[in-house]
Amino acid sequence: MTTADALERTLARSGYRLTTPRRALLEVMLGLGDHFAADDVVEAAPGVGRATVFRTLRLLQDLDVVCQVVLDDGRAAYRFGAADHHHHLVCSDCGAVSDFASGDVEELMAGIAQRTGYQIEAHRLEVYGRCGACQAKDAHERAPLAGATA
Amino acid sequence: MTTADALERTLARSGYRLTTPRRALLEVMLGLGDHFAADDVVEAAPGVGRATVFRTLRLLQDLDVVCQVVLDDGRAAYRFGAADHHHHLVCSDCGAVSDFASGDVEELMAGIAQRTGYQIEAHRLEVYGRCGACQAKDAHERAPLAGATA
DNA sequence: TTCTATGCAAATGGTTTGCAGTCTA
DNA sequence: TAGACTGCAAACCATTTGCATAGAA
Repeated sequence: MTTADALERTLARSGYRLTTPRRALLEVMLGLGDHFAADDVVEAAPGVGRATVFRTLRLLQDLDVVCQVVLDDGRAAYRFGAADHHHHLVCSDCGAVSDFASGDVEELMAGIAQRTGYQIEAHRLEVYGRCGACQAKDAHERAPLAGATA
Repeated sequence: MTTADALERTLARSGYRLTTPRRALLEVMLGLGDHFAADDVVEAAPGVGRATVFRTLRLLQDLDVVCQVVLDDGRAAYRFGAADHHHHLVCSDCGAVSDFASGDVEELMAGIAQRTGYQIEAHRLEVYGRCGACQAKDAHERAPLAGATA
């Protein structure tokens, strides 16, 4: 969880300040759920200019406060938390984004490096599927016993 | 390797035709190396309209003739061959793109599904690094014995 | 003749840049 | 005061769409 204080320290560490618009954007982003598009932030922060939103998003990315998620339709979104390299699970139904641990992925990378001779520097991994909740919901909708109200 | 004949059959199978512009685009793409941006194709095929290039690229993607690669700077490129699901290795130095087998990746996905409860439908995996050739080249450049001509 | 396919140009969506003004150490 | 930061609007880039025309079954 990122608080204004924590963000202020992070920014200060790199010589930046937590200004009023930046503070406002933090609030807005925290209120937007587990992931948000740049445009969501623009709309939810009427007092802040579009350019400032993009500049802030980029800054926070550089500082590893937020990270980018590529959604299944190719659009970009952001979410908090990027300090350690992790990967994303995107629910194709409800859109929820969650992380998963990367131990196995690191192993996989090592294996690829060994087999291909590449010196691996980075990777992108996004996994799309249906979360447990949405599967359960579908099961209910299909079950004629439950009250089908849609 | 994709030939005009093979492409014609693939198109026909889905009710499309290998028209003159499409044939020209195939030629151009084959000449562009292991990957190419949409714009590369537009420039290399002066007689064909931009829209046709994008429409053709999309069509070929749908038919699994080409697939998209997300480069490390986030730009999209295309490359031939997408019939079986595979993954890309992009050299961050020379830009070469190659594939690698996906057996381990499938295992990884199965593991993730099991641990997270997600029903996995798709994933994106791009790996960035330095290919063997570029590593060798660097080694030479750094070695004072070799004729340093740059 | 009918339907697919094309080229052009305009529209679009998302992001970046230029610039003059504002704020703060 | 100098430098960081901002808002606005214009610029940009890649991609898509509208539309009238050309081409093939």
